[in-house]
Amino acid sequence: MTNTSASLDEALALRALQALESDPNLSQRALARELGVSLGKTNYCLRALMDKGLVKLQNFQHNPRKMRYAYLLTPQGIEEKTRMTWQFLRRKEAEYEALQAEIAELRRRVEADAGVEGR
Amino acid sequence: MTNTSASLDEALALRALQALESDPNLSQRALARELGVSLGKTNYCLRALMDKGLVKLQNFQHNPRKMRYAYLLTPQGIEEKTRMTWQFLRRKEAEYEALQAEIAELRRRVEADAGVEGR
DNA sequence: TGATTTCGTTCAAACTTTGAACAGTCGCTT
DNA sequence: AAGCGACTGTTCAAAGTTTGAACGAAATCA
Repeated sequence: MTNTSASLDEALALRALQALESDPNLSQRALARELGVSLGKTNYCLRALMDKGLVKLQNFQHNPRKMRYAYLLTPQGIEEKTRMTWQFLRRKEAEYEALQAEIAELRRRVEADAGVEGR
Repeated sequence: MTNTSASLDEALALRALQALESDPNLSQRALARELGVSLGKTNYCLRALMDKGLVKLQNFQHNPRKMRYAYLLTPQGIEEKTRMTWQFLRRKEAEYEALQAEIAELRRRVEADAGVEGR
């Protein structure tokens, strides 16, 4: 609801960057599981991150006993991750205040109902 | 993501009940605007509430200078609204705590990045 | 050497949401 | 009365989104 149509889900992208930074050897399936979305969506998100140059595919040709790919954050990727983290911090703080207000409002309603209905 | 497929959006339903309780004369369009969703979805939600007996259509046949319908909460509707409000209060309090943790985590990340990157 | 597992990719199908279009009704004005 | 404009609820094709089964390639196992 917050996003502009067929574009990348920013919150998802940030979580992907965080997950990949802490473990670049995650497969798309493992990443999908961690993010709680489908394989197809994860693939789409990852592709977008690579297109933007935030993640690079490391393909060590014939490295023994290693997984096929590693999804490494580029320097830009790290920078962007930081920027997004700040942005989310700001947003979350706003949500935090909104939630406080919402909780207060819910309490008010509960009490009002109790008064009217004699609970 | 939290819902079981083609069913009713509970959060939306609660907000609809709240809005209609405070003004039963809202048209579906006005309600849609207030809820921030499309007319079609509002119609669907409203129909579900009526099917469940939480909202009743008051159709005063030829009442002069009045809008065609009023969407009145039934006693069950009011009861259900209270139940849902409690439920949401509980959920929101949990979210509140989760947000606190998330904000702390974001702060931690920001500081960690600053340390690594010399910001 | 198969057989098995895991990989990324694809894309038809399912699901969700939208809002233009339609038919009906009311209050006006002509 | 008849026409008009503004409003009503309903419908549903189209657009948007998400899913995960299916596929071929590659690594690993037996």
